[in-house]
Amino acid sequence: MADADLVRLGSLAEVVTLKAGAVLTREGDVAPYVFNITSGSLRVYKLLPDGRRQITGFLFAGDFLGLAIGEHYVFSAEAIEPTTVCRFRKGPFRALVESSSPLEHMLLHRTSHELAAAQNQMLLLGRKTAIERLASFLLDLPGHDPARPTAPGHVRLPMKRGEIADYLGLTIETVSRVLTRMKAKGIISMPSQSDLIVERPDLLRAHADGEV
Amino acid sequence: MADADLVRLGSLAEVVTLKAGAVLTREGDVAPYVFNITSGSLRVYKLLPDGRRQITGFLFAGDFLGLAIGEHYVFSAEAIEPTTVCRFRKGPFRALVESSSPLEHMLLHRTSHELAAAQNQMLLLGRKTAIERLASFLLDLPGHDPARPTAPGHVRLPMKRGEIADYLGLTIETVSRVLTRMKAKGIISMPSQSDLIVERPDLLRAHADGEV
DNA sequence: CGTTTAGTTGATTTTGCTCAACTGCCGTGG
DNA sequence: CCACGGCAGTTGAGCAAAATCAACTAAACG
Repeated sequence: MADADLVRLGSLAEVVTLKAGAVLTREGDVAPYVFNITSGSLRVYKLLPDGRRQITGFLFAGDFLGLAIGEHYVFSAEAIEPTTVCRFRKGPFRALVESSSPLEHMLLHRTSHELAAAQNQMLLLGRKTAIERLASFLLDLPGHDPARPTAPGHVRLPMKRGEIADYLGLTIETVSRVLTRMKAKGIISMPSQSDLIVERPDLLRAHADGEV
Repeated sequence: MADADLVRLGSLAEVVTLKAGAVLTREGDVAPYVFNITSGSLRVYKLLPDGRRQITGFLFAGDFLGLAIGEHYVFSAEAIEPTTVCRFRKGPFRALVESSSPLEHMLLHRTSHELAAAQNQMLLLGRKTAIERLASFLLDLPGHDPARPTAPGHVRLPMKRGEIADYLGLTIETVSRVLTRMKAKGIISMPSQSDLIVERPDLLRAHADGEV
């Protein structure tokens, strides 16, 4: 992306600061903004009327949100931890994108990647068992989290069990039981409830890939 | 998209004809081509080593395939019925896209839509019951199929039960049982195994939205 | 027609869910 | 400093939805 584009993007931006748990967008609301995350992390999810929740993704610094065309947001988004985002009015943002090929190119590139990730998640949700889902999750997580710890094999779990469950299409109890089973098998260890060490990456990988 | 772009696109294209069941791409193969479907329909899917299959989408005339960046295909694709596609070498195609803002804009627009659809499918796979999945499927299908019948309430099922099952994260037997249950409730009727009439769109919609 | 393949139906099993109790971890305040 | 309360997480028992296994029936096709 050219520097001139960044400057023009910057002139459109407003910075928004979010406390942990703050709601950024609600599914069905009119959608005047596009967001870019500056720091922290968000959960993006959809709800059914009875409260069942599917988290479609976790977003971290650098990620965009709300690019999809349409008058209304088709998802809700909340801050997981204290988070800052840049907010752009949709009209001027879109005008800028159309006038800037490199910017549009970057968005296409990112959106394609997100789509590929979404297809992996469909395989996970549609066809993998509980342990396979957890294994896939634990392997993918560090790759997305820019605040990942440096120690190899160390995975930070910034989200609660309920969020992991709603991301993987499971219940809290199943997530807990599967983690316990993985500990018993020596695949992982957990120094604390939000810090996890992969002891046997080979076994974790085998589970994630559904190898029997 | 400007006419000049279409002409330049056309000069890059090779037409490929596929018999029903023919394989267009195989997950993991090197990916030299981007495709655009001219007629017919494709199933796009991912496999686990033991044969479990998740169909991530059905594609129809006009749809693009293989846009995702990367050396290798990350999905397999097969023709459901006799199908023709336009094939573009990736290098020249990408060069053209970068030089044509309207073309890139269209691709971003389409990819964003596909991503939104993928997120709906995650909600379906992660949180909906079997009958809710079928209801959602029956409501969405006509919107995607350009060869849809004109009669309102009439849904063409060009794919087999096994494909519906692998798209919805269910088994063939469950799909069959749920359709039977829907018939018993008077929500649908089926003049033939591949033609379905929605008798109670209201009830179907209520089920699809997970209303209790 | 007879054969093959797709689809349906039934009996049984399994995986993960539900409901419920219990444990550990903090934070607050007496 | 410890007692209490609240929340997150774990564990257990029983249950239910969908999977599996197994006939059986209906279309499709030569």
